This record gives sequence, structure tokens and C-alpha cells, in this order.
Amino acid sequence: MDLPVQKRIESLDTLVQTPEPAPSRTEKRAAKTRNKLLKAALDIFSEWGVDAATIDMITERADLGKGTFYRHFTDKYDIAGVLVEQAIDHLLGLLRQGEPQPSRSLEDVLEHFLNAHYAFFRHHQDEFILLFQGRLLLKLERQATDRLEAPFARYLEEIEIQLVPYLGQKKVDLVRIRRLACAVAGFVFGFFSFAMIGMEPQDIADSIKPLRQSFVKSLTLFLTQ
Amino acid sequence: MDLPVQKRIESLDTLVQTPEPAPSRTEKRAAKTRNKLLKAALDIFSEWGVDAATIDMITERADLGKGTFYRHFTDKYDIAGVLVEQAIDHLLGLLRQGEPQPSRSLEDVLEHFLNAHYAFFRHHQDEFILLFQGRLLLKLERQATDRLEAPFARYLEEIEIQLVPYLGQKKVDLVRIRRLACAVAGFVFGFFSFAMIGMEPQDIADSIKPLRQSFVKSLTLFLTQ
DNA sequence: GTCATAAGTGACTAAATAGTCATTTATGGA
DNA sequence: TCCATAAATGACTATTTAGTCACTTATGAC
Repeated sequence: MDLPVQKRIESLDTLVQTPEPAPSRTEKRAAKTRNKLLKAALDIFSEWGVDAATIDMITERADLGKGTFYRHFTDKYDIAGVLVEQAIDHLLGLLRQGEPQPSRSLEDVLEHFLNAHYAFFRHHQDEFILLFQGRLLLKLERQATDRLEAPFARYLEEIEIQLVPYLGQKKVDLVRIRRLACAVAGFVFGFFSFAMIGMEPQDIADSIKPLRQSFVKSLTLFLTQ
Repeated sequence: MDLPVQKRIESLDTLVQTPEPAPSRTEKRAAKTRNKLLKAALDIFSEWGVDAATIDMITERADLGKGTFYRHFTDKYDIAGVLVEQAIDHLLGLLRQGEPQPSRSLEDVLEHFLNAHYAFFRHHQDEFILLFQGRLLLKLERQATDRLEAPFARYLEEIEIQLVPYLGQKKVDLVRIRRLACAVAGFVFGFFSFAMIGMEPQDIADSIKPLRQSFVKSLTLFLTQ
């Protein structure tokens, strides 16, 4: 039999006992190939857009046979979903780096948000571009919406979680907090994406300092009024 | 001869003399067909995205033969370019509606910006979605960049023009004003597009009031600091 | 080494889409 | 009414892309 790459079915005792199943050489080879595909796809997607990209572009960029792609993913949107999840994970990782110190002020949290998004924009630019496509794909009512929508929900939720303690209210107003999360996410993503087409990288960097202050001030106002 | 639909070459005396060339019935028919195509394409693009859309989708939606499309446009990206230009024209129209009264304060101008963008978001939602795709298309380094990029440049310039009088400086710092334009555009576009996926229409409407205040305050700060 | 199994391959077929053009329909002038 | 010209058409061909599968290569157990 020559079935597609199997997911290792974790047996219960694995979860309880063995620390790691010790990946065999075969497994490492498959993992390496899969990563090559993911890397190439991110490249292609950020350059051409998910819809305009083709499987051939991806496998050629990865220097692999076309059939190999289909052993690891079912189609373009499958691999795009994985990449979106990874990108959101990276962004969430940066957002969570500032440990939840109870001493932090709201201003500290907001400033941390801005810094984390800027770091993401700078160091994961391909992923930034991918997310901006992906977020848009949503309202283009299409198939596979869940796969692409879920990571964005996680993202908004993380922002909400970090902000809740500062809302200083008994009743948590869901609309209000969602509104804030959209404002934070929208402001940062929107600014950077316009900056990307309208400004030089150095000018963007120089903008962070003045941006930081008004970002923090305005959102504090938005949040507490 | 059966050439593609000709553009009327405006003769000089037309510009000087005749008020209107009085469009013939043939011309009106062609114009009507062209508009049908534009309408259908906007529909399809906002639903599927420019890259995923096909000519067949457009002509079927317009209830026209496929060949008709090619008498009016060379390909998908040609018609998309026209639509982007139209959308930006609508947005600029809204932005310019507040006449340049010298008495306006900076706060007035910023508030007007927000209102104009919200009106655009509400009443031209398809165009809003199209622009958000288009803006992204840019950095996806591809062909036909100019056609799509130019309208966005016009848009940023209009914002800059309206803001310059309030910078209250002898020397106009180009980076600083471009930065502000990106902040305005990014904030508004970003917020609405996140709101579109994360909020109900009524909640968005309810967010405008609180948003307005912090939007104006923060950008005033950003601008004058 | 040899055998069994999984990973990788790329030429192939099937399907979707772009783009063409001989023909039909509508318009406007004589 | 008749003719000349432009607009519209959709069946057609060409091209592009998705997806398959018989085969090759690598790995691991014995």
C-alpha cells in the first residue's frame, strides 16, 4: 500500500508514558519535505496571492515533484490553512511574550501590543502579507471558510483576554471588547499595510515612536470612555 | 471593419464649441453593455476576489456573451483597474464633500475623514472590498502594478492635501505627512475590515461614535507632536 | 544482502479557463 | 426599404492547471 503520509496516531500510553516516539529517519525525511513545501508555498503566496498561485509554482520553488505535494496536502487551500495557523501562532507568541504581570498598566499592555505587531511585521513579513490576504478571503463567501477563519478568531480572542482585566467592570460588555480588539488589530494591520506601499522601510521604523504614543493614548481613551 | 469599441476622439472644436456630442443610440447601447459588465465584475470580484474570478462568471452574471467582454476589456485585470479607479473616485468624492472652509479646525477635518470613510464602507461595500484586495495586490509584485497602484497614490495625496494646511509649519516634512496619511487610511480601512468579520453591522454602527472621539484625538496628537 | 513498506517522481489525462472569429443582430444614413 | 457599419454572440480552439498513478528511490527490519 502506498497511502498518503500518515499522521501518527498517538496511543494512550504514548501520552502517559513515552516522552517522544523518537522520529525515524523516514519520518524526518517526510517532515523535511513537508517543511520545504510550506516554505515554498509561503514564498509563492506572499508574492502572487493564494488564488493566483499554482501547485506547479510551489513544487518548482521547493524543487520537488508535483506528486509529492499531493502526498502532503490535498490542495492549495489546505496548505494555505496550515500556513495561516502557523502565522497566527507566531503572532500570538509575540503577543504573549510580555508575561501577564499584574503590575502592568493598561498603557504598558497597549504599547506591548504595538511592539509585538511591529516585530511581526518586520520579521515575518511574508506571513503578514499572507494574513492580510487570508483575512480578506473570509468575507469573500467561499468554501473552506472555517479553516481560514478560526485562526483569526483565536487572534481576536487573545487580544480580548489580555485586555479584559483592564476594563474594570463587573459586567464584561462583549461588543465593547470586540470593538476594541478590532480597533487594535485594524489600526496596526491597516497602518503597516498602507505603510508598506507608501513608505520606505526606514521611514516606517521612524514612525513607530510617534505612532506608539498616539496609539496608546487613543486606545486608552477608546477603552475607558 | 469590426474593431473593438472605439473611444470617441474628442475633436478640438468639441472641447471649445459643442456642449455634448449627443450620444447616438449605438453609443448608448455600447455604454449600457459596458456598464453591465462593470457592475457584474464588481459583484463577482467582491464575492470571489479578482484572482479567483473568471471571465465566464462575469459575462454570465451580466447576462452577456463571452465575446462581448473582449470587445470592451482586454482581460480581468483591465476591468479591475477601471473598477479600482471608479471606487477611488467615489471615495475621493466623499472626502471632498466637506468644502475647504478655512474656518475648519483640524479636528473637524479628521472627523470628516472618519465620516466619509464610514459612508463609503456602508454605501459602497463592494468597492471597499475590492480596494482592500487591490491594495494588497500591489506588493504582490506583479504585472500591471501601475494601473492598480496609481489610484491609491491619488487617494493618499488627497488626504495629504487636505491635511497640509494644518501642519502649521514652514517646511512641509514629506515623510511626516505621508506617515499621517498612512495612519488615517490604515486605521480606518483596518478597523472596518476587521469589524466586517468580527462584528455585526449594528455593532459597527454603534462603534462609530466612540471611535470618532479617539480617532480624532489620537491623530491630532500624532500630527502635532 | 534482501525484502517490505513508505516517500518521492513526473509524464500523463481530465478539467477548467482564456481567448478567437464567423455569424447574427441592432443602428443610422440614404 | 436597403445598405454599411458597429455591437453582440457563443461555439470553437488553444492554453493552462489540477490531479493521478505506475514507477523509482530511500529506509528499516531481519
